[in-house]
Amino acid sequence: MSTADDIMDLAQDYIQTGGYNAFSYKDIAQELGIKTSSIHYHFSKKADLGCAVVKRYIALSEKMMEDTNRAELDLSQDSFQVSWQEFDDYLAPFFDLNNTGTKICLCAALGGEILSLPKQLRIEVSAFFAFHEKWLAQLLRDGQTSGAFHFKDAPENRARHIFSTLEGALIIGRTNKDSEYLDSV
Amino acid sequence: MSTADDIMDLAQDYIQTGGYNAFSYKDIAQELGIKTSSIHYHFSKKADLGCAVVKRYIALSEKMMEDTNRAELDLSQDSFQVSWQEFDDYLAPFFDLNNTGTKICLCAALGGEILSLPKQLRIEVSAFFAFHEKWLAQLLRDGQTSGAFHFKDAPENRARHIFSTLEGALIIGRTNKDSEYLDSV
DNA sequence: GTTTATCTACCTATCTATAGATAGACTAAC
DNA sequence: GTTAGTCTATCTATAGATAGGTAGATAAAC
Repeated sequence: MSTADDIMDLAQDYIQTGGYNAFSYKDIAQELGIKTSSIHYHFSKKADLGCAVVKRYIALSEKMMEDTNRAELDLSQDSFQVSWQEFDDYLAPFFDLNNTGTKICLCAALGGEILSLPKQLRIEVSAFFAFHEKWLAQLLRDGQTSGAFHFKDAPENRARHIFSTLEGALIIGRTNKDSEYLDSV
Repeated sequence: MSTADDIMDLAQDYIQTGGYNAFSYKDIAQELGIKTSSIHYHFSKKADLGCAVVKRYIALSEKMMEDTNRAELDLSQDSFQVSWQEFDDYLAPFFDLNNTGTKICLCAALGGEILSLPKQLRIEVSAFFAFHEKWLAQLLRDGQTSGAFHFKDAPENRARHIFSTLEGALIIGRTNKDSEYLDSV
């Protein structure tokens, strides 16, 4: 792992626990045993670091979703099971976050303070949300056609609903030290 | 209105738009045309100001909910209508926030950065969430007995679900400049 | 009813700590 | 001998906080 990766790892950690405005280059430098100027070498501005972290996070999300889609093609199970399997796979990372007890979704943390963030960062966060909703809506639509899912409203609305609930539940669950998360879905 | 109230108003505004860590005494002082030391006179520490704002917010929430309950007793309508009226009244402030396009629930903003907040503030935020969930669960339970609401799971879980969705939707809706909010509920 | 004391709300001035950022030197690797 | 990665040193701006002072209102004492 390169130093740049180490820096991003820590930055992401800090954002997910305390938000973007609550950590400094000094925090990261101390933890890595380097100087703040070394961080500036890799990420000349804090906003650049923030952006890099979010982009990497989105890329990871995309990759995981691609893998999920691939599984759909590989398996020769009935479509009912496949749809539910996909859905569970989608939820898994949220449950993982919930289990940490300290972290929430990176973009939920940033979304909570969005208007105080540098513009370039806002755009990334917005893109993340839009991407998730679109992807989840597609999953629901497929599941609906395959007969696995039953719901009345439009897949887009249902996707927004589910996604909002996930992000909200992570925040509230962490604050109240509660795994209410499982129940509400 | 006293200066202390003006300070709290602005602080609340800043927190709801950009979070706790993104505003300073200087921001407020400039906007009010006073000096930062004057703010320290009213709220000696920033954490004190934050706490005062949250406490006031909770008190306002409680008051609004009491009023809602009173309406229930006053009216001689059938219980079906009353329950839905109560529920709509509960939702109204969230819709108002959503319509600002810039603000989210005070406690959702703080919840997003909870682990970077002073301890005294964390406790208040946690209390806020707990109070809302409890209140909403009671409303749902009453509506269930009166026959107005139909749902399978426990009222507590349903309350958590709804509350999480509301908080999450505000965050995502603001980031994406979208009133998806209406749809998802 | 004037003096004395106290209180409120603000001010000036100052402090210490930290933020993010930059310039330029050093060193090891290729 | 050029490049990558880190360092030292330093800068400017801002944070939150404190000490001490002042003007004006209120009130009690004599």
